[in-house]
Amino acid sequence: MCPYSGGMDSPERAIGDALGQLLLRDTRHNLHASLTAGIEGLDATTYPVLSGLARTGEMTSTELATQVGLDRSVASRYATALEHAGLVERHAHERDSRACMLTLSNTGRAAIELTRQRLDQHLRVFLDLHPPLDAERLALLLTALVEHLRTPGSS
Amino acid sequence: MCPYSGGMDSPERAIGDALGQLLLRDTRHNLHASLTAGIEGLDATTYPVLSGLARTGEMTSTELATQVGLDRSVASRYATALEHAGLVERHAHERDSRACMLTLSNTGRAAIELTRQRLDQHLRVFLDLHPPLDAERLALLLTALVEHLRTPGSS
DNA sequence: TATTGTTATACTCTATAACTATA
DNA sequence: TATAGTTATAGAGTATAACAATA
Repeated sequence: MCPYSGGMDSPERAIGDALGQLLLRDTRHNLHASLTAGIEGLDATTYPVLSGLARTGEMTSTELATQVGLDRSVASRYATALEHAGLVERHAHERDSRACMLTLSNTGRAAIELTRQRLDQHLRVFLDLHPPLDAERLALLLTALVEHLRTPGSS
Repeated sequence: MCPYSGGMDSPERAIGDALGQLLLRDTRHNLHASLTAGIEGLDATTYPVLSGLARTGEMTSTELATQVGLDRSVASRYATALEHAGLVERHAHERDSRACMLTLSNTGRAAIELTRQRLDQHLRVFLDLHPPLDAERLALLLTALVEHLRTPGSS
């Protein structure tokens, strides 16, 4: 309960407080840094870009920029860095010669798989403390919450 | 299901993907900007600081820095900005004349109360789509998850 | 005329280093 | 000698603007 709330927290108040701490820059950076530790060419900054590409599949840099919430100039520069690191490949676009398709290289897929295993392991330690039903509920609710929060004008 | 996962997502994989999107800088910035819109002297950058002070109660700037995951020089500068905006007050520390206690002013409390009502409203729209039991479960699990993620060496 | 990708540039946010004053 | 707070400076991360090439 918060010092200034003056009463029992409602579920949404408790969720809001938890979200507030979860969204701290520090929380995100530390988590991403630990997930990418020791992976050549990947760090807390470029991780969301590679992860976004892995999540959605092959796409142009402009599409990727939208996916990860960055300007296309930034997505382009990070894609170049990831390409130079051998984690991403550029291919000719089928129908638009201005654009190029971005895909994960085999190395990139291995890198993402490692970050996922690390995150899975991290979350499993947490989930082991809770009944299986709660884990599935949390997954469903958190996924829906993200969808809700990232949809403009959802409240 | 992710393009490269090759099978049904496990709960931890689904949670990890949701977390990835939730932690995007863009998600955080847009949410904080919408919560602080129109509030004099508060924006997406200073919001976590004022919110952290509200969450924990009166504290020194060094303690506040730890609370919100910033360097104490940054916390000090933001505290000064919030003080100048009339949202925060500095008081003499009881036993250490080097330090000073930070508290919310009445205006600061009103500002935080407004951001909380906005966030509550935003979350209520989401929670209305789910049974009450799920809301409480989400609150408990999300709170525990944040605790887990912010504890160094928890995996 | 609009859009893709890219580069140069500027801005925002945060950390590091150095200092003063007090413990 | 160590720590609180502050300030100056440097760095990381991102956006804006402008360009050439293609739609």
